[in-house]
Amino acid sequence: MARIAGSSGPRTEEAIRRAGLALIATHGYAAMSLRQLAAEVGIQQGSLYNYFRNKQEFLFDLIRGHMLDLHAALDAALLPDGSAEARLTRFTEFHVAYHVERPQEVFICYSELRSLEPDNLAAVVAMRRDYERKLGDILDHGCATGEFGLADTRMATLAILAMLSGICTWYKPEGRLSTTALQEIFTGMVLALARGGEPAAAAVPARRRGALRAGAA
Amino acid sequence: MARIAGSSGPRTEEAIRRAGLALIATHGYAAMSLRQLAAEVGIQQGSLYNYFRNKQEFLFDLIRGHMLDLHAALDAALLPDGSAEARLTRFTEFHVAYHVERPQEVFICYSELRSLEPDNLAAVVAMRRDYERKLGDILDHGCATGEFGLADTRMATLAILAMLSGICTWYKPEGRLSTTALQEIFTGMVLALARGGEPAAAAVPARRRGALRAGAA
DNA sequence: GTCTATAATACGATAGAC
DNA sequence: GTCTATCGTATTATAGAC
Repeated sequence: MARIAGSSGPRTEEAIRRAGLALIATHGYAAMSLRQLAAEVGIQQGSLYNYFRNKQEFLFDLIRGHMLDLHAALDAALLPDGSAEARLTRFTEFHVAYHVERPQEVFICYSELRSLEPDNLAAVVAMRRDYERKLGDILDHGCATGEFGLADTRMATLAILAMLSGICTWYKPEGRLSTTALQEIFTGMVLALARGGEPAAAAVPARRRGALRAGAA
Repeated sequence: MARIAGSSGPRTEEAIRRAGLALIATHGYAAMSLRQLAAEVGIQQGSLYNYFRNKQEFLFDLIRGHMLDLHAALDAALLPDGSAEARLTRFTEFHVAYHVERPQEVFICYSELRSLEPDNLAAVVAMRRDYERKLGDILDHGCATGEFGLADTRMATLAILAMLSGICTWYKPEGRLSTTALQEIFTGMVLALARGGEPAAAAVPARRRGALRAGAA
């Protein structure tokens, strides 16, 4: 918000990045004006164009940069082999810690895909697919060895990622639970989910669709 | 997109609602212009103001209306008593079916809370809390009876809701799985998660935080 | 690299005729 | 209830001085 006049370069770039992350995470890309962003950094709106060619490029750089970080960090953290349970545990611990450390970046990577122009979107979606694949491989492996009992590994992949990514929507550093506690709790839930159990079918009388709306069908 | 000139009232209202849902779900509230909305309906932009006082009121009506529907439908679907497993099964089946039937509404209720002005947001958040409470009660009950083995029912509530709500981000009617199949798969995963299992701790050597970033700490 | 100034356009919202 | 027309403002992006 404050600024020593006439200054900087890399410092300004980092300040823009941080302010942009916060503004987009809070209000959304479309709702963030460049005047607002510039004011947050402490420069004039036109000066932003020394750091990107247009607003869309700024968003894409943020998202793409974060996806690259995420992939590199995941690859460094994952166990190359071992039991499926051990690999899934490591995946979950990584995911929780990463979401806790960088909730804004993670959130934007989900919520602002809609704001990317087609070419940019395609690039990000491809990276996202790779990421899902890494979890899917662990689940497939566990089902093959009998460690896991999943009815549908693709659905389990999406379910686990949604569950873990949800963290960045409610996590606050000052909250009740430490990162380690969150890792234990979520690892427990993810492993239980993956291990499965007796099929739940017929645990309750079949009534799969009726009474869905209050009044209508 | 087309329109018989000079016409309607309730028909226009419903058309605006439907077009607004689709536009907001696709592009987001801030990115949707009223000119765009009017064009989709086939009227002029100024005519929209016969149906709401301003853009914010339109969003709030959409979200609030849907939350009321959701609550009424859930109350009609839930089992008032029975085993925790049966109640959780019913909750999950309901949630899946509802997300499959009305993915746009559900999605907006999550993604556009940020676009609500403070008073409107407070009203919606209160309704959301009630909803979470209903799942939380089932989980608490199951833990008390020993049916479930959850380390933290609040985290489990958020995890299960995130997992189920994720459906509306990828579901397509023409997809591989029927609603019934999705209900069975997700019921199985949610029940397995709730039942828990032996604590997962120490399933893998402790390494909860190291090597999170690719290069840095 | 930052500033001021501004172009060109789009926005939400209103007024008044029909 | 819908239209046309427009007000006042905000937007992204550019040009040129320092």
